[in-house]
Amino acid sequence: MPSGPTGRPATIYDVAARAKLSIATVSRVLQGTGPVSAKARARVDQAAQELNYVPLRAARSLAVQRHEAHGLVLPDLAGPFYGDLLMGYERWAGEHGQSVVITVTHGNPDPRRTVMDLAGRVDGIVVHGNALELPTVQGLRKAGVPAVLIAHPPVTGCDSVRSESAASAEQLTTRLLEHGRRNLVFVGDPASSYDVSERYAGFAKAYELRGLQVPKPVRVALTEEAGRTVAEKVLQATTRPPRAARGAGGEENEGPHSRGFGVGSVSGAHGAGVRPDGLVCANDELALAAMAMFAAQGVRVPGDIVVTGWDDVMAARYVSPGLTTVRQPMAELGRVAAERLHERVTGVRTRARNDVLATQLVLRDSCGTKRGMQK
Amino acid sequence: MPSGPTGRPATIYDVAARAKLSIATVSRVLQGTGPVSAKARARVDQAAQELNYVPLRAARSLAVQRHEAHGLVLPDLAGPFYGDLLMGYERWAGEHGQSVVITVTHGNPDPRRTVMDLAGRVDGIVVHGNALELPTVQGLRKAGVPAVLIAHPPVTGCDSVRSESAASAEQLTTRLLEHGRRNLVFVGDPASSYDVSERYAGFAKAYELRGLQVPKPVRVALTEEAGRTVAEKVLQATTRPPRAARGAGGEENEGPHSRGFGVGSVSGAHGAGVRPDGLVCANDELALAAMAMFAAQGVRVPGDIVVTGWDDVMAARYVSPGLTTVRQPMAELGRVAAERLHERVTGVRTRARNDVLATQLVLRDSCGTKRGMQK
DNA sequence: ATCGAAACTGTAAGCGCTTCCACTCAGCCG
DNA sequence: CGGCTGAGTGGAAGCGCTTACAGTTTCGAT
Repeated sequence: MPSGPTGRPATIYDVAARAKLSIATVSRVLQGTGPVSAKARARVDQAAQELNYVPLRAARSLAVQRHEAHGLVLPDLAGPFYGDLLMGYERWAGEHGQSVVITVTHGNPDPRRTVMDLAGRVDGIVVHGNALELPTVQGLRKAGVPAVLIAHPPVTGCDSVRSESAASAEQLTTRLLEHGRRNLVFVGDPASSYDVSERYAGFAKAYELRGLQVPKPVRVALTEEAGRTVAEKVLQATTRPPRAARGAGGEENEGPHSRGFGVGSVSGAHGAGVRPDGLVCANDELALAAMAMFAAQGVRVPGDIVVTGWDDVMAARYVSPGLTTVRQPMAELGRVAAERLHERVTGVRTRARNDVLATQLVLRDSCGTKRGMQK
Repeated sequence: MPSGPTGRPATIYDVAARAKLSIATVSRVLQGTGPVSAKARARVDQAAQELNYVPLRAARSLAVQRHEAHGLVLPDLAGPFYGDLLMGYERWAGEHGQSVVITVTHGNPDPRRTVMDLAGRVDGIVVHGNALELPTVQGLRKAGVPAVLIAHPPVTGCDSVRSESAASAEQLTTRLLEHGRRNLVFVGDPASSYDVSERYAGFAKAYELRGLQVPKPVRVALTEEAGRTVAEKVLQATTRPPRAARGAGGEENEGPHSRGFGVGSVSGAHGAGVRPDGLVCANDELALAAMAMFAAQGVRVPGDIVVTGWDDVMAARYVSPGLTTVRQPMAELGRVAAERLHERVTGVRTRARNDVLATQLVLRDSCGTKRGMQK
């Protein structure tokens, strides 16, 4: 049930006619630009009201040569992180009069096309590192579209925002090593994202600094399924469980998993047969799934093996033992990205900028070092 | 580093000039409309490529009188639900060439303004029931903007999509009653959203059908904090804990909570002093927080008290005991909403439609009825 | 009373794209 | 071989808005 006199949505002409003024004045009233008499203002407001007038943004965009909108390209929306990121982004954008158009690439058959299309309707684009291939990002730049990257190594001409990973991972790993753990295993494929590679780098550095041989990472996807698989392999990596009876919970059929992640050996740096005494997981899903498997098999955490995650999802504080993890400032990441992009769009800054936001180590019981000496 | 010859982004004129063709032909090639010779096609493609041409959507929208975009208005993005919903939505939209512009109302000082602005840049809007006041939604309709509602009672002229709540809640409650629980408490304010009111309605119906007096709901927000507060009140509602020592875990200071949710009595339908033997929580946050509090105080779940939630968040399957809950098809909700809106926008359907999607009861240990007879 | 400035308002030219319509040619039938 | 297709192309008119510029008032000051 549209409004205008013709049955179609009202335009600025309809409003002008009804207010007996020119469209220029109507525009001035509605945008608050230029001088207008109180009387004109009142007439326009009333006419607009009566006609349920909603300005067509496309026409304005065309005229002012700006969309007043940001594009946001994410790989996915599962899990709480992206939600929080989007939340932080949207909030900043809303406060600054920018709309946000979102696109998810996971499962998209032709992300490049989608993103280029997106580029035609926004003033700039924020891309999460896991969402797009580098060439596509460069394509954006060539098309003159400002771009900022989240969780991606700096690219010339683009700003970037990420959260600190390496130092936190090193700190966490060092802590475990100093509490006597020696056969730690890093779970998660460093090649899966920049963040994960940084986490592994920090993990490795902790080993190197103490003159220990750096264990190879267990290259699996960052999923619960992989977490279970890895936990199973860990259980098999040793002659027998240390205490609780293995068969207690039944064989716990593998089901459709175990498609082989190329996990091979998960026995740390010391060869097969030595059971890992800690899992440094690349995210909480892996860690939680592994812990659940351990619990089902009677392996105690942190007694027999310690486990850490990354992200601090809600479940991390409700499981028992609580999961030690690292919290990223996701909302802040979104906020900063929005701000950087806007700076680029408005041109108040032209030099590239690469922000690194601090993360926070969240100690809970799963790492076995919560209490006691810290170093 | 924009492209066009002038330093500004290339336009269709630049492409036409370079291809030595008219803009009409360029448009036909790029949109795949109308007859074009292979030669022309090739020339245009190459010119566009060389110029990094990205069509300006605003101009197209203005010309074709359509945005090819949907607006999505959500109250929030915290928690996994909205992420899944958005995911399902975006996916459908992407597959059908629609962009999605998202807006979050929580914390927005003037949602009405924001939404009307949004209305100017999309073909239709999907609104989550908790996100907007009814008058605002009706304002959309008056402005001629197709609208579909999620988790909201039907409004004339709008489509709606929601997930079934009452029957599941009744089924769940009946189950608890048939396993001998009598002092169940519904936790969560039915006034906070349509969904919650439906859940309480189902809860009440289960009582009514058995001729029992229906307990009043405990009207609290659907937050972890409220869950803790309610659990504390429950613990105080009886003379002493049934088994485990009450003081074992210390008094567990109330901290900054307990601002008084108007909780009053939480002792079920049977007056003060009778300890509730079950908490039917309106969402998982409440349930998880309550369970954590119970665990800290040595009250056993499900032995001393059963607890159920709603939503099946990830934590629900990792806590111990597992949380019995109800799963909503969030992604499907998003998908269906997108489809309904599109039908409205394209006009293939004009009759209002109200979809109700099935939910799924997820039985875990927290309700104490997982095994054993079902009826 | 007269003039100039200030305050307001209207006219009209775009913004970049789609699409109707008219036009030009080949090809081909009669 | 004239005329009739119809494929291919170009010209030009918008789509609804903003905004430079010009025009019209309205005043206060002279």
